[in-house]
Amino acid sequence: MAHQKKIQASGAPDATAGATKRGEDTRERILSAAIEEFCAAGFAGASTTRIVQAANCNIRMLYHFFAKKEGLYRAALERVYEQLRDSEDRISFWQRPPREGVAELTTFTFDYMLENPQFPKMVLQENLAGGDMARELGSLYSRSRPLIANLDGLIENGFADGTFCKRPSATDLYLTILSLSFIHISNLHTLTATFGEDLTEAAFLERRRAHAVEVVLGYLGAD
Amino acid sequence: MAHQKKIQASGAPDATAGATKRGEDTRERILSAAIEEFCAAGFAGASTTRIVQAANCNIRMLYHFFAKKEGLYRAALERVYEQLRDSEDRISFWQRPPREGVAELTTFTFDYMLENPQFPKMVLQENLAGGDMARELGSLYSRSRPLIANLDGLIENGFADGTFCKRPSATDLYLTILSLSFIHISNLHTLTATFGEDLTEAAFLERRRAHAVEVVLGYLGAD
Amino acid sequence: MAHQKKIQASGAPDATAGATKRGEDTRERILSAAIEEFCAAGFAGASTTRIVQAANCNIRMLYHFFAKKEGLYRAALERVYEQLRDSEDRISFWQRPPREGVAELTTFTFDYMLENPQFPKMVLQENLAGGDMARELGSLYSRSRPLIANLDGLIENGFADGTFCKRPSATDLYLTILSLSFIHISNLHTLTATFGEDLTEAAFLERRRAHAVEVVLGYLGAD
Amino acid sequence: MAHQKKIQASGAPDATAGATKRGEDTRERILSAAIEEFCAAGFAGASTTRIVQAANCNIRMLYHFFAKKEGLYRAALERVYEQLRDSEDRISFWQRPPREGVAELTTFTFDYMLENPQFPKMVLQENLAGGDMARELGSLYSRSRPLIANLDGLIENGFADGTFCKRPSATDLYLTILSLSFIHISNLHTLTATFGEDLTEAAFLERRRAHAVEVVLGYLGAD
DNA sequence: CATGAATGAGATTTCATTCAT
DNA sequence: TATGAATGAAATCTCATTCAT
Repeated sequence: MAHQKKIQASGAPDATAGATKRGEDTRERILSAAIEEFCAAGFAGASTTRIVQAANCNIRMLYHFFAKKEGLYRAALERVYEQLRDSEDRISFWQRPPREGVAELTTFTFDYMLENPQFPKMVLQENLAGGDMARELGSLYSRSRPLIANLDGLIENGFADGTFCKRPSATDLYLTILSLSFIHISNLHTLTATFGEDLTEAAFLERRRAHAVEVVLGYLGAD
Repeated sequence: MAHQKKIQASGAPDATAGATKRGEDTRERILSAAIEEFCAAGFAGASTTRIVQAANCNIRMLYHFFAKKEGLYRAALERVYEQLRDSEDRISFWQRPPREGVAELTTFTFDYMLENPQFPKMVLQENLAGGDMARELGSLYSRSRPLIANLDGLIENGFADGTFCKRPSATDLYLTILSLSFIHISNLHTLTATFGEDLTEAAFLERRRAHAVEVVLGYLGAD
Repeated sequence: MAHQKKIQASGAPDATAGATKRGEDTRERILSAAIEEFCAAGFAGASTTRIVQAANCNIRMLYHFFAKKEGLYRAALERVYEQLRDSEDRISFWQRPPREGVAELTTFTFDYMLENPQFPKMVLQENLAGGDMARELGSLYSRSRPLIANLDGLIENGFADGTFCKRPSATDLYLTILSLSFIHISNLHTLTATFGEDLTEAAFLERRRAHAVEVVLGYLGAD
Repeated sequence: MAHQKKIQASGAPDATAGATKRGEDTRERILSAAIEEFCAAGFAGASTTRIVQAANCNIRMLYHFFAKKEGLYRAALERVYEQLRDSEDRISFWQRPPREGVAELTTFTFDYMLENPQFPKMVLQENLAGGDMARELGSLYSRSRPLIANLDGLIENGFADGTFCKRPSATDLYLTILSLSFIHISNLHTLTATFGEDLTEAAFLERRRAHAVEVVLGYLGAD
């Protein structure tokens, strides 16, 4: 990316790089404030005014860099998906034995949703808004291919060597993993009110993480 | 529903009863338009103007019946939970053999979310908004007690007679059932874009319903 | 029109009439302020804020009565045409001898543009903006039919009795009359700068009015 | 035009000349985009942003060459008048016999307005805006003197040799010629809507051009 | 000659809500 | 039960213009 070059070149910052760097800074501040706001309020509910207040800059800069509220939203949605896929790239669950690999992917996903609440929030907001932007972002599909391919390989191996006695499609299995990682985040408050139990307590989450792994492996017939 | 009782009871409809009936009608039109709007836009994003336009009545009527936007929202949220619990009351999964009972609850929940999208939508909106209203509605807790108790009984029976080899808490199991019924609704559009697969197709949903049952029973060690 | 009835009924003003009357008042104030503003600045250049300041009311009233800036503009354009046609209806040039009739229509048109500058201004603004609204207003065509028909009759009579030796279409003749009544209004400032002569002076206008009549009658061969 | 001379003179193009040429090019692109924009939107309605987008250059260039929006507007207005007077200089109507001379000036003016719509548009916009800039441009007066003088001579000659039986001032006659050339341009859209006739059709324009000549000569008593 | 960053003011429009009748 | 009139605040977005490089 452009600004990474600048960072590398910042040993001898010239005039141009200085100007650009300042711009990238502001842009980045706006974008990260925007993610917060869109998570909390969705596209329609988000306030550009609040965003620039949080980013500590003039509202005109938002339009300078992103042209429209929609452009900013697109960048925000792209960013949270990018972060998830980048993180996934850093684990190599598919290189491990089938049981362990599936368990690792499950705990990773479970923990990611917990520690990066902007992902489930942005995703839910986008879906509730009708998913128009998701449909336009080709990167959603392309960047998920490696994960699906790797998971598919793992399932094949596990089935071939008799570890698994089921052989679901990778998307089906991933959907199940995702669902078990999502529900206590997406429905946190209503479930808390319904069960009378605090779903953010460490004890609950430990138990639930273990339960998720148990469910997935139990289904695959691997425990 | 409340206003139907009134209609039945109006053995001698006088002017007042007529007025009440018309009023109830308007109230009902506003409430159902409001559910639509809150599903689509959330509390903050919803527009009282749009609601009364859809309900084909004057804005003052909204304030006449519900006092504030918040009052209308509360009524809407209460209504969708009421409908779910009413429907659950109509199945008697807990009276069946353990395997069948769990399977029935799973398919019921799966189908309910599919056929009554206003439930997951309202619930997700409420959660994204912070769940303030859910915390205030005591009915969420009280009306879920029978379900939890009945499911608990079923798990006990299944474990006692050896059908199940796991013995999770009822809330844990219900959470898993709910998650498998929710994810393809809550994340419909982003998943469609991510997988390049249409999650509303009958073929996908059939397969997915079966998968959900398989996962739950597989986990319980009952297949 | 509705508000005329109210005026008649205002001998015994009831509650409903009072409310409506206040509304009509405000509406009328907004509309007449809007005509001023649209004349001076055109549709795009006009400021709704300035309009409501001149009308001495809240900006929300503008949207209450006219929904959009465009709706207000439409009403304003319709109004100025209505006023012209209403005024034309009050002269009966077509009942006079041909020479006098044409002369009367010419001086009437000449004076109308002078005394009602909002007409030429609104019309010019609309044309410069592309005429989108004019195309939508069917009343422009329908309300001009009587004038055209009457002028046509006059030309026929004049030609039949030998007063005129030309027999142009009514639209052609009216266009010429209009052009001679328009140019010193539409191009007032640039012509003043170009000729170094003040085109608003009474002496100039007297001479010019006479010139216009002379040109029209001269062309028809009637002098 | 100024910058074409420079191109021809660049016998030995050095770096500076190249830069100047590029600069003139940009300046010219901005000016011609500005004329378009001012024609369409007037001074107040015009957007400097849109102008530089159409001119395909940075907004700072506009300020580099023209200092303010007003400076650009002045240059645009000056340019369209310059083009008209330059064109008029190329016809020598005053050297012809009176009837023919007047006819030529009429058809020339009629056709010029038709083929160079930026002239009437800019002029009308300037007038609707109050004519402040026209008052400041001394060139309007000075550059119109030759035309007026030449037309005056023609009228004198025609009256002296008995071709004309009227002897209007040159400004009066020119005003009439201009009006007949202007009305179907300035009021194009509203007249089209009013008459239900397309004023841009070749047939209409042919007839109208002939009508204009007929009116002018008819008035002068020369037909 | 050229450009990216930055700004304060003002544009239209929508918001939830209340008053008077 | 029902409605037309009215409001202040805040929404997104565009305006002409300047600074620094």
